[in-house]
Amino acid sequence: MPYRFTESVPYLLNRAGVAVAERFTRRLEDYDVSLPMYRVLAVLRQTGTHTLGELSAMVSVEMSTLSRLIGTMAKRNLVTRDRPQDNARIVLIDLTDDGREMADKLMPIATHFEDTLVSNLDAAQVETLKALLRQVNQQVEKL
Amino acid sequence: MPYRFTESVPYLLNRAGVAVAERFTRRLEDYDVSLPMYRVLAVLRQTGTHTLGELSAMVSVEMSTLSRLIGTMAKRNLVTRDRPQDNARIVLIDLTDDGREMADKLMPIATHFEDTLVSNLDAAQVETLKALLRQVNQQVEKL
DNA sequence: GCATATTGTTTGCGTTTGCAAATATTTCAT
DNA sequence: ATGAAATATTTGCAAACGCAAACAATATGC
Repeated sequence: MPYRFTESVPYLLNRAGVAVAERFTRRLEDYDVSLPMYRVLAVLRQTGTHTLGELSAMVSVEMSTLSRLIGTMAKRNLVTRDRPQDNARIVLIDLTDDGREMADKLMPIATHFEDTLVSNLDAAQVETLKALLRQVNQQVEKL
Repeated sequence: MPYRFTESVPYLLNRAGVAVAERFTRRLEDYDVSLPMYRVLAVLRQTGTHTLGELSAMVSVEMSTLSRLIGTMAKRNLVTRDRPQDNARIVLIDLTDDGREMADKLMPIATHFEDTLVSNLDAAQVETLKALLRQVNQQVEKL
């Protein structure tokens, strides 16, 4: 079988990713939250305090970009950045109460997206999809 | 089961997509070709002439961004833009010989990525993954 | 304990991006 | 045939981005 770009895994991933991101971004407009901001809120809500580096890896946002993003999120009182005195080179980022409130408010949108995206699949298929995506992710290391 | 952001379909899609894109971008550096440029080359190589709008939809790049990108690609003699006299509001974009040559040169990278990404899956799993990604893509309309 | 390497974050800077408005052409209704 | 609506592309502009360099703190080897 010949290689067809539009059926390649990178193409399909990008296509789906961009399409979902566009729609999600539009839905977030009412809340004055960008998609990367939402991702930060969602990760912190799920797993608590993280350093900038950890957060960067988890949300797939370049560290320099994230540094600035966290800056504006801190100004908006969505997150705090703390330099612990026992290790003053790291920055610990955490949700403020406002941040948590915002994250909670956005959850219904997220669950609606999740539900809709897989609404034509059965539970087993959904698990298969996610397992395969995780495997693709692992393979990335080998590139 | 509670909603876990880091296991959601949008998160997994984005994570995989960004990771693959980063690596691909690095691999393209030697050729002075950006990832969006590569995508344009690959689509044109696979399916021939397209209008800007069609191309925009196929490569998931915003039209205004693509307009400028095609501009620089034309300057670099990778593509041509033609306004047909029978319909002067569209722009038909096509590969030049240089563009095709470049596209051909990049194909081995693309196939290497494809092969590596799915190298731990069997043929049936690969088809399942792609079918599921296409289904997710379809569901996006319903968001 | 001191210089050096390593780790973690921020900043400078040019490029890319996306939205909205402007522009151009074609289509449609009357 | 003419004006209004629809379609297709480009441009202005401000925000976001990524790389590389700068900066800061901790860890390591001697």
